[in-house]
Amino acid sequence: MPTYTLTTPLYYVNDRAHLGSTYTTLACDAIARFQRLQGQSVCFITGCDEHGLKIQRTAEAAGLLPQAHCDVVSQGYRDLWRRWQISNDRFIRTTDPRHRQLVEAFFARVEASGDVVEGRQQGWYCVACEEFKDPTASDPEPSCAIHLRPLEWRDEVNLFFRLSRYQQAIESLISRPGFVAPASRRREVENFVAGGLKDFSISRQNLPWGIPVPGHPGHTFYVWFDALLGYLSALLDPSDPIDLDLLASRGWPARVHVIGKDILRFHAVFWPAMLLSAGMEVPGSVFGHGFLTREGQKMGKSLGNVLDPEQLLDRCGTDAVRWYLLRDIPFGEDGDFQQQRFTDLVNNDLANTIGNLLNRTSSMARKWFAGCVPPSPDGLSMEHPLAQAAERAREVAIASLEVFDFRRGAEAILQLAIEANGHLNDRAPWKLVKQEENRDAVAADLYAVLETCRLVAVLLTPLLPDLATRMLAQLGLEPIPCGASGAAAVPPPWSEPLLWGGLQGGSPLPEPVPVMQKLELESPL
RNA sequence: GGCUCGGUAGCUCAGCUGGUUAGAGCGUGGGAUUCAUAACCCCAAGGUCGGGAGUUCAAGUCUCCCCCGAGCCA
Repeated sequence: MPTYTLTTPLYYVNDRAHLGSTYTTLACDAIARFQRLQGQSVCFITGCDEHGLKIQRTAEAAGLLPQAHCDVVSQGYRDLWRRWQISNDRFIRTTDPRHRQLVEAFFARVEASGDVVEGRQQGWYCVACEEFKDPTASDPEPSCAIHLRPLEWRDEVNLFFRLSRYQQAIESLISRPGFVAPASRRREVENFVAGGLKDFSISRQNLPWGIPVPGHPGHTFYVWFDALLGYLSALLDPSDPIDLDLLASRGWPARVHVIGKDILRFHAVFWPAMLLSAGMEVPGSVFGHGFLTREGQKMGKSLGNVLDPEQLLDRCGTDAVRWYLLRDIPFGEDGDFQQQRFTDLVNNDLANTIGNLLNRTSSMARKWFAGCVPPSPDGLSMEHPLAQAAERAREVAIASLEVFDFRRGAEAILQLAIEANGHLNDRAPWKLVKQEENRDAVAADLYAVLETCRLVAVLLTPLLPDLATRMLAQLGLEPIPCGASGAAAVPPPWSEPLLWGGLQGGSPLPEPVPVMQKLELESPL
């Protein structure tokens, strides 16, 4: 069975993680967990991109050696992802010595294909972008439009990758349905490619903090060339030799690179061409998601309105943020983080609709059935309206998660909980229970709702692993494993736990404790 | 300045190839209920679809121009 490989971008260690990288990573985590539950062997890759002049200068400014700086920042990412319960299987750093060997091997192939040529490049250079710019000639002091910083004049001979040779190949690649996703992003790439692909430089001179280009003294690899290759380095087992041919059996090609829409071009155009040049397979698709604003405004240091993921986690917890981002923002579109809406949705959906459903049902069952799950009715019926509702929710949730439509998936699961609440109100077991002859009916009702709660928890597992675990514990059940699988073990698929009737009648129910606290944010985030 | 994408109820969004009184959730107001985390359930009020012009028997849904937001490029 082919491995389902997916990646986040390798985050640049110039700064700490921000909400955007957290968003990407959370989404990937949901995909990875979902695919594991579907029985796939998954390799979920994230990591850090650590080379380049900008890093070197940032480190110098902090009085650190570049490597020391990278160690600190990349460890910060690792720690943060662990706290967010990110289930990445690999964490690659581009300063890993093995990565350097892989870059060398890859470059050798590209060079052997005749795709590396020398070219002179002179012009104004933005260190922050690590790119040559084309400022208006009249400007006496050219500056970068993005970073608003002065440009530096460079005149150097660099190595170029002959991207122009891949015009045809890239055109046919991006015309492949689904390669650029969502579809609304495709035209942008098409136009860029249609404009004619130009060779791009893959090396810099006088850049100590980078990987030296073999056979070309004085040259180091351009950060993007080196960073993209991290996706390959990450796939090799630590005990593997550095052998590009091995990658096909280690999970290459990736099924999807999940990225922010700003770096679509690198992933959908440059990267596939590099791979083709090296005689390797191209990724299955490149998904460019949208950007987050905050209360309608762009987040940025200048506005002082950045949301720090660390703080968000401390104050609100992983479930709340995961739910809000995945449930409310259509993945692929831009989204706006609004505190009021965030708390409204979390409190309503998670605490009131889902949490309270479990709480009220468990408490009735315990009260009237000796602290246990009521006996399941004899002919455990798939005709039961909640069994049917669960079936629908399962189908929609799975179909949605398969195509990264977290929003639709989350809504389907929520809908199931709403139907269970409605069922309780219709049946009113608290009235029925007053007549002894209704005992079986009450048992059947409560069993069905508890079973629905179980299924809500199971379906929630890829999105909110933590809440799902607490819910299952409340039902006296073990969590459904879907974390990083390590070397070999693929967890059992969730098809079994998703069957109606999994809850054992007569099994003890722990004392109910609210599984989801309401958010009560005194002050703005 | 060029290229993409978006601008639908207070808020987040659905509205396929143009066709009955434009939908959902949240928020708001009212009702019902007591098993439960003042929770759950039911009902209601709210939009003429960014602005303008046009095509059409008919436009939120097509064309053009303008305005606003996000990203890329310059």
